[in-house]
Formats: sequence, structure tokens, C-alpha cells
Amino acid sequence: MPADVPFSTTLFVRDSCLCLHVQRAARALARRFDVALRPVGVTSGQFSLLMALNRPHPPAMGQVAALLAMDRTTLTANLKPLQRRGSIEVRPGENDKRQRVLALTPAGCGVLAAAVPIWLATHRAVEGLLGEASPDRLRADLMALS
Amino acid sequence: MPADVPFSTTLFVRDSCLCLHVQRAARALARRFDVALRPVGVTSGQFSLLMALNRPHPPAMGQVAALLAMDRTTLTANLKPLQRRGSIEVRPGENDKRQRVLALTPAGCGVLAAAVPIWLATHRAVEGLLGEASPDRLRADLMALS
DNA sequence: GACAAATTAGTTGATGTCAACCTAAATTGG
DNA sequence: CCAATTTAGGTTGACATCAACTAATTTGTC
Repeated sequence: MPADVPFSTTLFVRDSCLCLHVQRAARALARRFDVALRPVGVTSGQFSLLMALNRPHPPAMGQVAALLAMDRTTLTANLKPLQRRGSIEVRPGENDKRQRVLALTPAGCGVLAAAVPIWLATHRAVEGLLGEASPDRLRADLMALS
Repeated sequence: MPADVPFSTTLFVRDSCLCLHVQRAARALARRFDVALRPVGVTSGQFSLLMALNRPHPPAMGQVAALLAMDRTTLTANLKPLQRRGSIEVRPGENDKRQRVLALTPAGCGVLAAAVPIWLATHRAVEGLLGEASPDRLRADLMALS
């Protein structure tokens, strides 16, 4: 017979579970940025992905997946809509033919440029939610978890 | 014509975006708890959901969705696998017939009881990742964001 | 009581997330 | 030089997430 889990245990887990707290914050923040970025036609995740590709030397998939702490197959799925809309280009690697090199197209660069001011304003508002808490401290804590 | 986004801007956004940092931490933590909880056959999200239902008076969907900072329709989708496996029961509300009241079954309670020790051990390990940082402080910061 | 407005939840379609399994290319060891 | 291993990525299936739209119920007002 499975023993019941005491309600006090439930309250303890609900109040202290970092996994739950982080998931909740992740959902709330994603929603907020999704709404703000809708005028330029990207989600918060797509914005982060496009931004990750804006660099002098186009990266391969593995590097990007590691940077975003994302499964490689998730990245594959996330690339599809961006590729379909012509925001990014996928090319085989030159030195290593196993690799897929990911590059922004000019159109993708334009989307990114339009999104940056929106990101700035939204991010300022989000940091405001923290009150006197330091965003740097929070970032450091989150970094330690991933 | 879309101006290029300077690489320095990319680095600034990547380093400071709380949305990205929270998403990364969320993915990493979910993976970690998913792996740990696999022996009892639930994911981290399902664990949080089952735990949210372990209370004296079975709640309606809206309350649970708000507690988890989750869209109502997401909750509907998340209930399906748990319902199929007989971990939870969905009944129409008695006072308000629009409501769907969510309750743990004895089987679901058993799953939850088996998961609690795993959660305890995993959570202790995760708090260890924070080093000298205070889990309470981090929780308070995350709470402010959602 | 009748009826408009607000509340509660479901459905559909697009996308995000990962594990398990698979292929191909590069690297390493003998 | 070649076989075993490692590495980079894809495919499939299950589940998670939300917006937009719809249906049923309750509530507030007259």
C-alpha cells in the first residue's frame, strides 16, 4: 500500500523546488518576450537562436546547442521555421563534412536588428521586476545551475 | 536597409539576457530531474503537477495553472498522459459545472510517494551547485519574475 | 426571469523539448 | 593502412507550450 504523501511535504516541495521555480519563471519570461517580439515575427527562443548565430564565423550546430544548453535534436527542430522563412542558411562544413554550419541571411539580420530595441525595452522592464535584487547575482546563480 | 547588428551587441545580449539564462537553467534542470525520476516513470513537469494536486481539497484547473504559471491549455495537454496511466482523475465540479476538478488516484499517490526521496536527493545535489549562493535568495528572485 | 458580460475549460495548429536509435565522417590504435 | 572508436548530425515518437477560436456556465443588472 502506498503511503500518502503528507500535505506538509507537498508544501515544502512546492515552496523549495528550484526546478519548479525556474520552470515557472521560464514560462512567464518566455510569454512576456514572445508578446513583445510578436511585431517582428519571432519568439523569444527564436530571438536567442538568431542572436547566437550573429558572429564573425558561422558556428556549427554542436556549438550552438551547447551555448543554449539545448539538445541537438531540439536545435534541429528550431532551425526549421527559421530556415523556411529565409532567416538562416544551413551549409555543410568546409573542413569537417559532418558539420552543418549555421549562418544568418541578410533577411535574418534585418529581423534581428528590428528585435534588438524591443529586447532592450523588455529587458529593462524585467530587470525592474527584481526590485533591489541584482540581475548580475541572479545571472550568476542561474549560470551555476546549467 | 537593415543595418548589421554589431557583434558587441550580440555579446551583450547573450551575456545579460535573463530570458536566455532562465531558459537554459530550466532546460538543464528539467533534464537532470527527468533522468533522476525516470525509475518511477514521471518527468520533472509531471512530478510538479502531481505534487500540486496532493492537497486536502482537489483543485480546479485554473488554480493549478496559475500555481504553475502555465497556460490553461498546456495544463489540459499535460493531464492527458497522467490520466491515461491512471495517476489522476478528472471530475466535473460540484458547485460550478464549468470546472474540472483534478484529484490524485491512489496509484498517483503511490507514484508521488516513490518520487519524493528521489526529489530530495536530486534537489540537495542541485543546491550544492549553487556553492555559497543562497537558494532562498535565488527562489525569491525567480518569484519576482513570475 | 431575461440577457449581456465575465468566467472556465476544450480544440486545433504551430512550435519547442527530449530520448532512443540511426548514418556518415573523422580520429585513433595497432 | 585499416578496424574500432569517437564525433556530428538526422529521424521518429512522445510529450510540452501557447495563441486563437469555440462552447458551456455563472453572474450581474434590469
